[in-house]
Amino acid sequence: MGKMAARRAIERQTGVALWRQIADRIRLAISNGDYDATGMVPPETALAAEFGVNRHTVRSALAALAEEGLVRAVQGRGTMIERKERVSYPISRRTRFSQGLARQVKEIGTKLLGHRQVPASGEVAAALGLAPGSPLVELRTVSSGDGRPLSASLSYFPSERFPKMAEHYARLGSVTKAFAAQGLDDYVRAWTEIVARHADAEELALLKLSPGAIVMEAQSVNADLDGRPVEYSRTRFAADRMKLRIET
Amino acid sequence: MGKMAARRAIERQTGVALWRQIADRIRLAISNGDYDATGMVPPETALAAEFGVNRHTVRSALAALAEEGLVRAVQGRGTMIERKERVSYPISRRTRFSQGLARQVKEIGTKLLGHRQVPASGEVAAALGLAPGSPLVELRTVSSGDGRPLSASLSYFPSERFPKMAEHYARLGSVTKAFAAQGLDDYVRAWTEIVARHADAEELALLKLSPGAIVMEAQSVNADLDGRPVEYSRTRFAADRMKLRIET
DNA sequence: TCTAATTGTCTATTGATCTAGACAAGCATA
DNA sequence: TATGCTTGTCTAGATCAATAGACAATTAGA
Repeated sequence: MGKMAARRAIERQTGVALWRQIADRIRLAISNGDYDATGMVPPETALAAEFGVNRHTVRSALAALAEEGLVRAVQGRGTMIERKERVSYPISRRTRFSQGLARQVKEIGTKLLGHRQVPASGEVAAALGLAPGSPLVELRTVSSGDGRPLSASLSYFPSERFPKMAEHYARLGSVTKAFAAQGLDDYVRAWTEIVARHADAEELALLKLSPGAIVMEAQSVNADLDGRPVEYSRTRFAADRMKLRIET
Repeated sequence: MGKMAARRAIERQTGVALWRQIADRIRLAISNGDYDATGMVPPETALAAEFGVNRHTVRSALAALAEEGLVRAVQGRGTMIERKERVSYPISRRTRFSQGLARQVKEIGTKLLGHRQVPASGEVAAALGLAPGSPLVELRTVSSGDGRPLSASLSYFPSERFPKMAEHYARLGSVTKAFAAQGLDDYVRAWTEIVARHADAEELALLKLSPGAIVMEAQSVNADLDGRPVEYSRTRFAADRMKLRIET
C-alpha cells in the first residue's frame, strides 16, 4: 500500500474553478516530490477519482500545467514531469542576490527594465531615513534562473550618495558591484518584511505567471556598516518557483 | 486630484471568478490604507466602473468580504471598513511567538488541538539531526489575536529529551515556558524556510479563511545554545492577516 | 420635507465551467 | 500482432458566473 489514500476534497462554489484548484494541488505535489518514483503524474482517470471530479476537469488542470511548461502529456504513455524543484532564496545579514542562487541554477539572468529619478514618498523616505521628497534613483529589474523568471524588483537608492547607480547597474548587472564601483565595499541587510498575495496583472506579465498565481513580496532595507540605509527595495517572488530561507 | 486613476484591469477566463479577484483587490486596498480617509469602501457603482464590471459582480465581492467580517454594508450609507491592519510577526535569532505579537494585539490565544507520539519521518529527522524513526512528540496548535485565528502549527520535539512536552504545553500555553519547565532555559532560531500557496481545506477550517485564501508556510528549526536542534515546526500563517518581519 | 446617493432585491439572458458518455489514436508489452 | 492502458476529441446537458435593467428601501443633507 502506497501513501495514496484519498486527498482532501476540493471546494466547490468558492469563486475558484475546480480545474484551477486541482492544477494548484498537482503543482504542489510535484514540487513536494510526491511523484518522484515514476517521474510522471498519475493517469487522468486516477486523478479524477482522487479529486472526485470528471476526467475532463482534470484535463483542464493538466492543460494549464502543460501551458506553464511544468508537465508534458504524451498520448498512450502518460503525463511526464518536466520540472519540479523550487529555488531556495537565502535571506541573511549578508544577502546577495546572485550568490545564493548560483548553486541551484546554471544561468542567472538579470534584466534592467528601466530607471528614473523620483522624489521619496513617505514610506520609502521613512525606510531610508531621509526627508520625504529627497531625490532617489529607482531601478526596475527582473531576474530569472535558467530562463524562468523568478523575481521582479523595484529598488531605490539615495541619489546624492549614489548618483550613477543606474549606469553602473546597467553595465555590471549587479547591485553589489554597482555599490563597489561607487565606493561602498560592504553592506548588510537591516530588515525584511514578507507578505503573500495574488499577483496583479503587471506581475503576471513580468514573471510569466498564469492568472491566479501567488507572489511573495519582500520589502527590505540594506545599510552600510555604519547603519546608514543605502537601498530600499520591493521584490516580488513567483511563489510556486521559490522558497525563502532565513538563516539567523 | 486624488490617487484614484484606473486600477489595473482584472483578468477574465482564468479559472478565478471576477468577484473573487475583486474581493482580493479590495482586501489588499483596505490593508494598504487606501480608504483610510473615509473609513469606507467606495460605492458599488464606483467600484464597478473602476474594475470594468457589472455592479452585481462587485456586490458578490463585497458580500464575501462582509462574510469575512472585514466590511459591513448599511443600506443608504455605504460599506464601512471594520478591520484593516495586518499583524507583523517578527522572525529573528530569538523568535518567541507571544513576545512579538503582544504589542499589536490585545489578547493572544493559543489552543492545543492535539498531541501524540510519532516516529520521525525522513524530512523531520534530517531537520532535527536524528535517526529516522526516532520518537517525537507532535503538538498541533492554533493561535489567534483578538479572536481572529492567525496561525496553525505542527511542532515536533525529541521525546527522549522532552518527554513531557505536551503536558507542560497544555498547562503553560507556551513552548518557551514548556522548555523552561524541562530544564532548557534558552534556545535560538537556526533557520526558517518560507513558502506561499493556497490554503487547503483543513487550513481553511482551522484559520477560518474563505476558500481560495493564501497561507504562508514557515518551516523552522530551533536549537539550544550548543546548536542541538530542539524543535522542528511547520507554521501556517493566514496571509491576509499577517506579515513576517525578518530582523537580521 | 424633498432630493440625491447608496445599498437591497428581483427577473432575464448570455457565456464559462463541470459532468457524462462514447470512441479514436498512440504507446508498451506479452 | 494482439491487448490493455493512456491521452485526444467530440457531443450534449446541467450548473455557476457575469451582464443588463428596473425598482424598492434606507440614509444624509439641503
